Amino acid sequence: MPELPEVTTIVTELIDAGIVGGRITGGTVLWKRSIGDESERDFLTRVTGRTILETRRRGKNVLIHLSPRDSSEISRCDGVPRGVDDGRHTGTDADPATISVHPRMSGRLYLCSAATVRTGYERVILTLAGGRELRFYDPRKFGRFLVSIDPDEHVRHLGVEPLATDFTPEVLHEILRHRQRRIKPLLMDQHLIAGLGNIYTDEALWTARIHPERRSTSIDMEETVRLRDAIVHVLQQGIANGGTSLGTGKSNFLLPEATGGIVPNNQGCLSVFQRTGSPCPRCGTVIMRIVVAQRATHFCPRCQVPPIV
DNA sequence: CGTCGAGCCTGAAGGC
DNA sequence: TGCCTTCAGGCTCGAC
Repeated sequence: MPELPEVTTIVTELIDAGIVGGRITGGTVLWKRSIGDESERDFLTRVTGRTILETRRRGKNVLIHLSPRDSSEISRCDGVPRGVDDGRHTGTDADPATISVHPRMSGRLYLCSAATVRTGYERVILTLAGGRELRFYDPRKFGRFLVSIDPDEHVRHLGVEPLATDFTPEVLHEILRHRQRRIKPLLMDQHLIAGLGNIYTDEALWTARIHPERRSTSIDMEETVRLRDAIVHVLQQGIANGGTSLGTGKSNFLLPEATGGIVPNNQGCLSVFQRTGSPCPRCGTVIMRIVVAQRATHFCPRCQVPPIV
């Protein structure tokens, strides 16, 4: 399931495949819910005729920044506002636009020739000039492929970027000391820290030797430093390995072979996640699985001492 | 404020 | 072998 390292992998693939500079000439929406509340017609109108300027990651989102509409198209439409859609300003042809893609459980993006055979799991396809297509592949249909005029509209609520230089122990300490929550759901709260999901949260807590049910206020400065370092370490390792792929199915962050791309290889580096019953790599104690905030949670009962309730 | 449960989906895994 | 049930998982919303 895509978390920060997997989304970084998606962005790297798109850039390597030459997405920047691509001009969108049209598209197809194969699963309506993937584009949210917007109609297919409005959605395609808003992206067509624009050029991809930049692709980057923010939290677990892929952001694709688009140019204003081509000058030839602007002269045709005269830069007139397209009006207000359900009370929302939809922008003009002269405005830039941004596509934000949230992969949720199983979403991925890939760039390919229009001739590449489809898998049946594509939900949105944008056609690019020169016979290429940008495809949103999402077997579980949970992901979202949204367009907005405001480049921050879909990422404004996100908290600190854990790999940015401003994610210091002091910043993490401030996040922890002001709430009375269990540490695991707090770390996964995208409003506070952007990009951690179930896998990397379990791995970071194990690395820092902190039990997932500890109250955030009980974590002292020494542990906070360990936790910050652990978060950065597991994310960087995940990125270096091209992300994590689990299982053999359609939701394992693997693309069909024909699409090429980076093969994720971080699964061999996991210490506790989905290793219930296996020995802890540090002390040999059997890894346990519990449910915390409705999430499967894996930890070492010896390295990660439970809180005294 | 924090927690919990439902809903969105479908492939995989387990039961029989 | 094959049918049927259950489960996982990010995020949002509503209830308490």
